[in-house]
Amino acid sequence: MNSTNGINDKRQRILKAAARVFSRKGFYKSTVAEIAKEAQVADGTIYLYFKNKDDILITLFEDEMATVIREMKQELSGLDTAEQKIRKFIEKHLALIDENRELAEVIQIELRQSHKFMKEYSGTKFRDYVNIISSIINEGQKNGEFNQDIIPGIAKIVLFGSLDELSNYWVLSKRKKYSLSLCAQITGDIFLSGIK
Amino acid sequence: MNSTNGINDKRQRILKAAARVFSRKGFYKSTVAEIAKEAQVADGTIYLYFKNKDDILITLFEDEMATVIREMKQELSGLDTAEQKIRKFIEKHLALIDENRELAEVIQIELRQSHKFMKEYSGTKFRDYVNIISSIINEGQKNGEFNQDIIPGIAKIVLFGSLDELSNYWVLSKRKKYSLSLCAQITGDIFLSGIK
Amino acid sequence: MNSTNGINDKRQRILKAAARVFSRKGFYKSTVAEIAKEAQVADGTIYLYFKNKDDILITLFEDEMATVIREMKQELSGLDTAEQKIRKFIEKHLALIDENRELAEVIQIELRQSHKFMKEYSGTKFRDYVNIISSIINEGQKNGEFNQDIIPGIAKIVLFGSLDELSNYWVLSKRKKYSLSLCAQITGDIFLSGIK
Amino acid sequence: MNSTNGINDKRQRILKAAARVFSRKGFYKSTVAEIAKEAQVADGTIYLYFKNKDDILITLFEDEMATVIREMKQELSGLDTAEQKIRKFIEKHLALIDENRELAEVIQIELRQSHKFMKEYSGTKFRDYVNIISSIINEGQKNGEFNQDIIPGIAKIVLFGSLDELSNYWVLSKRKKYSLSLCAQITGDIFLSGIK
DNA sequence: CATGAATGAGTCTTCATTCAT
DNA sequence: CATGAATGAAGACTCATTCAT
Repeated sequence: MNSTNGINDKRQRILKAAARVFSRKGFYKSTVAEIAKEAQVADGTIYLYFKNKDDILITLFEDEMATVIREMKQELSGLDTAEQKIRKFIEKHLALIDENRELAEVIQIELRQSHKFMKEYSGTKFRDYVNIISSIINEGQKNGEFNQDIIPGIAKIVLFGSLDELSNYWVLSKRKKYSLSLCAQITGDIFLSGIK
Repeated sequence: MNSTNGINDKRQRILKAAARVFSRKGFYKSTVAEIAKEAQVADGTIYLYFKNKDDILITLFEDEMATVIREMKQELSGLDTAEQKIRKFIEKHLALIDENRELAEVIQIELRQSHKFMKEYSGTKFRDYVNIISSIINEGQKNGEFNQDIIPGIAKIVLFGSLDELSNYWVLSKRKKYSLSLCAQITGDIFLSGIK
Repeated sequence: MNSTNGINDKRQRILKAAARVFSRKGFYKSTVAEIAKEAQVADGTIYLYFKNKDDILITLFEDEMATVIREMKQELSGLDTAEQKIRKFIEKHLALIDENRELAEVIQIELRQSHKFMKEYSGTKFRDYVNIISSIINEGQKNGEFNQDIIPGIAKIVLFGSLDELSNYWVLSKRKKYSLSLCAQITGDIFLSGIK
Repeated sequence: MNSTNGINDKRQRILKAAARVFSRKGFYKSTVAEIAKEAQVADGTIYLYFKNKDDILITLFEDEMATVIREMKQELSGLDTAEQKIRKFIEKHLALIDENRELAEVIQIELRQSHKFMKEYSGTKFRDYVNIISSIINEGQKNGEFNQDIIPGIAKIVLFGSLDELSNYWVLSKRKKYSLSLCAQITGDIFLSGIK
């Protein structure tokens, strides 16, 4: 009827609705009934597409990470130096957060609730994403751009942590004192001077 | 009988128990009954010391932050240069995480569950802590140690983010590939080269 | 299967069960679980039909009053004199109490427990019922049947109080010394001689 | 110290406090702790004077009824005719309600909550009080003042019900349209014309 | 007599999940 | 595929009562 892309119509509607609801009330305080209502779907319908409530959150995360990783790799593919790639990574990460507030909020905050996630979820997708950083650093060390003493496995945590905290700041602060591009600039400056 | 320090005996026992239980099962999956049992106290007794379940988490956080801020300031007070202070801050932060795993886990993970916390809690204590970093940077800019172009308000987020992510890594990874002192060293190297 | 009138089946079953349970143990000592069990319904089901425990009591009262008012007005409609109407009101009121003991007990006793009811509940339905009396008296004063000095607003309280106390007596006494029809007769005699 | 009548000081303070609290929040919603606080007494102290929470309500009622019965009998003793006595009973009953609002509220409303009271409590004191009415009627029938056909056992319920409902009206209505003395007058007129 | 900290049984209510239609 | 009424397990919280001091 009013569906053009057929099969995944409902599934997508549920995911979008879940992102909105989770971002509004948090994972634990959100109810499946509320997500169903927001998606204009019956409560039971959700269980035709997702195993359980946790599964919605996991899917939300994995779908998003897949998109982000794909887009990020594409952005980086055209660049020559490792420095350019690091700068682009920083810019793009923060831009993605900005473009999709609701989802970002969910990932920044709610995702960390589920013990499954932080303690049990192996998080391949997440690791893949963060490993983009270490592979750039590796590349930079091989071609002499970056200091050989830096351990990529640690440096990736250092940079990702900075970006994540900036994202948090961006998502949670009501009045943002600094623009995202300024944040990107300075973070790039600090990190790159630091590892060169 | 079995009480030596009197008044705050029960309150402390409940807090310790809560830290253990929260760290084991997460905030939402922990029950008040379980905390009570772990503290060897009746369920109702908890409500003599805390307003509700949320209040236990908040108190856990605030108590710990107060201690951490106090200790941190003392550690820093004897040092001369801003660089030394930054290095000490990094070392001490990671060391504190290491010394008190359970509490760290709670603060790293569970605290972020409560929407109250991340979205509504004004978090003076937390801000105070992070602001220690920006005041060191300020100091370093005044005496010429650090680059004047760096904006302390952003740099503090950058460094805190790195430390926080390292802490997360430290708390969550089962097999830690890098020692804490190595992490501290490299983080200090990167950040300080970055802002000098 | 075992449902013949469909939609309101459960709702009615819950109300009937509540009347039984309340009449047995009183409102405060009755538990929602017990009502559910008596209605052969899951605990949670009750909350699909009623906002909370108080709401069950309120509904019980309002539903009953609506029925009573309807029946009473119908009974009175065919009568000519105000005196006949007063006598019929008295008879019918006591008869209704007698016909539905459980509900009467709830309304006589349990209803008065909820402060909401006696102090805050505006009680339109209840007022409507009692006002039937004053309008009959008014009518009787207009056509010269009753004494003009009687204030209908007070007289209605006087008569309703008598009937209510008789109902109480009827509901609570184990051994009833006087028949309902005798009570109705004498009450009518006293009240009518009194206002003529 | 600040006690002049010794022994019953605390007991009285608790009873007064209970009357205030019950009248404010109702019996079931009042807590023993709140009564203790209002009486400026420790929670446990209450159990030195009363068996349990129910016992406070019962005592409140019985103490008050004893006083009321004593006062009522004294008022009536000087009067000659049964008619005068009925009128005095009506006036005094309503006046007592008016003089002690809080207690009246408790007795009018809260007392009826406890199933013990309405269904199990034998209520000697209460019966004694209501029987004052029937004995006056008896007396009036013997000396020819009242109609022999009236059954005192029913008439007492009729009059007491009227008075009780008027009391209720008086206690619960915010804006009282009719003065107590007018109510007393009309009630007396109706009842007395009715039984003469 | 008085205290008030401690107890723990008891209850309402929520909500993820199922399943008959 | 879709529905949404029904389920019932689970948990936060209250409060009358006790008892060591």
